[in-house]
Amino acid sequence: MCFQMEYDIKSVEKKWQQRWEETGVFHASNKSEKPKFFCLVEFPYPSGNGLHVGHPRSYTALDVVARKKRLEGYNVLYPMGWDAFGLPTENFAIKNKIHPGIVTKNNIARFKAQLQSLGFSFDWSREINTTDPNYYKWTQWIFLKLFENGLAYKKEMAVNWCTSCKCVLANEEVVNGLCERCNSDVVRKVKSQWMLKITEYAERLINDLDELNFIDRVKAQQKNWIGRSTGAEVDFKSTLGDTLTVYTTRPDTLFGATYMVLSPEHPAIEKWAEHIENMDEVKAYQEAAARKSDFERTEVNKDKTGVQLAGVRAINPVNDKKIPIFISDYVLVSYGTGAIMAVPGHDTRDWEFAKKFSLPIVEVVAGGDVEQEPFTDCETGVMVNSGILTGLSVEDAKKKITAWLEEQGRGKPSVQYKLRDWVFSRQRYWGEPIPIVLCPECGYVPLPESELPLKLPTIDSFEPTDNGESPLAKLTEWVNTTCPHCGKPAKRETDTMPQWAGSSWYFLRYTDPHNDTALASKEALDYWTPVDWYNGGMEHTTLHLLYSRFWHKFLYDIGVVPSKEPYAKRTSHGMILGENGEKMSKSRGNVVNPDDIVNAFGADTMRLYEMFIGDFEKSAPWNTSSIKGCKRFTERFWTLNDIVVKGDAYRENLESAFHRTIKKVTEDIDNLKANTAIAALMSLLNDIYETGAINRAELRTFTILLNPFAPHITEELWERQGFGGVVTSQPWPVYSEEKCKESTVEIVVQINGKIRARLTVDAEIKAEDAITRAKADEAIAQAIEGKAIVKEFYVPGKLVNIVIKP
RNA sequence: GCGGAUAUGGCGGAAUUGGCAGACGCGCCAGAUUUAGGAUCUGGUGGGCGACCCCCGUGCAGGUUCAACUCCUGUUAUCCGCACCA
Repeated sequence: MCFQMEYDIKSVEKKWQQRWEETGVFHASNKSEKPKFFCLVEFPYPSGNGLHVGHPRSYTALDVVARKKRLEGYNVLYPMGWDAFGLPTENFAIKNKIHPGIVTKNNIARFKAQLQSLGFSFDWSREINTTDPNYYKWTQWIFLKLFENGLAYKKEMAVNWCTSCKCVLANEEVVNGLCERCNSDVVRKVKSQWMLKITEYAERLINDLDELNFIDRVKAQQKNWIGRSTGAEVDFKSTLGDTLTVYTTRPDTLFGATYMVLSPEHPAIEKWAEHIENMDEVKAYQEAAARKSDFERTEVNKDKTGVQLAGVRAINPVNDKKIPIFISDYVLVSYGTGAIMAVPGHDTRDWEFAKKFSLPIVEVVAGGDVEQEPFTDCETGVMVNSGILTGLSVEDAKKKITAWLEEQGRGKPSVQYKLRDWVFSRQRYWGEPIPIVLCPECGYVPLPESELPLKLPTIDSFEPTDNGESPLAKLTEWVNTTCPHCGKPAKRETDTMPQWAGSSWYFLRYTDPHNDTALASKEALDYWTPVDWYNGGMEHTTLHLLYSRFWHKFLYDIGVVPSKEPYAKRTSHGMILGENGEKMSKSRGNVVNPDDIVNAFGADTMRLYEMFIGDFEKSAPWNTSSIKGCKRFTERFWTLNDIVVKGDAYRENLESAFHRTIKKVTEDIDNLKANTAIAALMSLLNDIYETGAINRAELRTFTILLNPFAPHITEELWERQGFGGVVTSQPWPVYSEEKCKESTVEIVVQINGKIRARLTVDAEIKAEDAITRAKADEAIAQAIEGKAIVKEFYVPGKLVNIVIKP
């Protein structure tokens, strides 16, 4: 009754939020007798739009976990920070002529206020910010270590160039040939770029997934992205006497190779220039291919094009046949050796190409009709027309021919990955400066560690340039420096790091955020890492999540971190969609602002609804009218104040329900099933109201169980009831398996699997007694009268099934 | 094409090992209270009938089983990731 008069949501929630901060209850200690638990959510990019209701889904879910783990006696680290370098801020700064540093500061203030209004138990004393020089000092330090270990290198290469951001993109940032961020065209541009050798870790990034508790779709997606394939490299001699190596996953089909295809960028073409009779035509094709954007190149994937290199042929090592060599853009320079042997009988692309250019198709695996369509099945086919391989299965043929090639010195087994090295330079202002100096004498020279952080200079105009240079290049004074090695005049690197740099190691900094002599102390890292539970969006699976695993493995290799992998467990939340079931976005006009929800319903209700909305891993449409259910639940909880009676043990009629609810809530939180945990609490509350009262023991338990979801109202009730202390420092309730059982249960009685009666029986009833009771039931007795009973089943506590002949 | 998922009332969603389909909530209906509206409370709510009996019902078609949302085979639709990766 009179809920509003007694419980003023705004002031109560504010009161507890302030008290938590003042008393530092959520500050984690780096030394503790308790077991540690490091609980992590992806730190946000503080955009100008503020949070929308999607952000708190992840934060609330792990806040519930963190709060429950504390009640269970763990020393919990649940930190938050800001991933603040990046383009949107820079673009906003350009447009509004405000320095990005100021924009960032304002955005962070807004985000922080929003997060605090939701009552998350973050340890704000460990707040980090990737744009803080004390932070990016260590981002730069890691880069220097990568450089020192040969994993950062500069290379002239064709890169993805976003025409609107005027900036290079990593492969991971290009979606359907368009810029992931602004959807503008991405074209190829040859530029000198800093690269990180993530490919060196490809094998370990795949293999070590096996030991991790990551949800399967994350593992699958990473494996897919790294794209390991096994096959063989085969050396073909050319008629000019040199060797061309191809990569194939089907060495078994070598006898069916009737031509060869090089990518248009293959270096052999230059080498053979004077021998190629149709060099003009070849050049024209190369130029046309180079002009195509990635998007065009994949879009036209139906129609195969190409040009034969006149005047040179390749020799098939197994049968010495001279076969034509083509160039075609269906062969990629960056995969394998940039050259393939074409087996039109058994590869779809080669078949299309052969049909178009009227090239011979030879069947070497029996099982299909290669004139009609390529036969690509590896399971059932038998080798034909294949010399020493004839009669073997595909699997055996692969082994035999690979061994033969090795013996002959004409090939070897080979493993290839789709993963490419990570393009690490960005021609923009708002990022970490790359701490490298280019000296005409000494080449690329790293800054000494003592000169870190290399601060981002203050600058008036941070607009991107059209010539592909970073805005920093205009700062002559800053650019011109001396070589740390020889002391002569030299120039600084003017590109900055990509947005993904700061987030590739941020979780480590939380363990010791104010350390100024190391990225974190060894003790802190030993104590806290790896992260016990990391939740984040699927969209980061092949970006941040992969990059940070790579950096972590590197840091492990050089002895900085104690664990091979950064995250022991990874889960992922589904998106919150707009009310219309579409993705929430400004342009669709369906964005819900959490501030409005907190204002109208309070943080506790907001949190409950975020968790109750549905299966955590699936996307779910927001529905403001459904929030009422959660609102009513908090009100009904508060109204328990009016019906409290004395009692220091669960009443008999509710004891079992309490034990079952404790079990359910405990297990569901661990399994990210907050929706059913809340449903169980609602159910128990309904049961309590049916009895017309709640005693103090019951109210204590209920309040603690609800606390992780609705921390403010539970603390307030606890205080008003004078239970002593705060809920946050209570022990989590315990249940006993024994007491979860009810003494009597309702079972159903089936005849041939159809329900015909219901009985209430003793929970411990024996099978034969249950069946006897069932048969004694009037309806059942009638149904089985005069029928032959074939079989009888009793499933304890569930049902009796009597099978009769009809 | 490859990889991953999903399909259950009007809606969001439950169903731990094959064992009562639809928990919990929204919405809706009826009643109470209220000057009215709103709010709150009580009861009802998968379909075939208003009630009984009974029948039907978890994308579709088969199968296994005493028993199938759950297992198997096939199939359709939707979503996500990758994609000329040899």
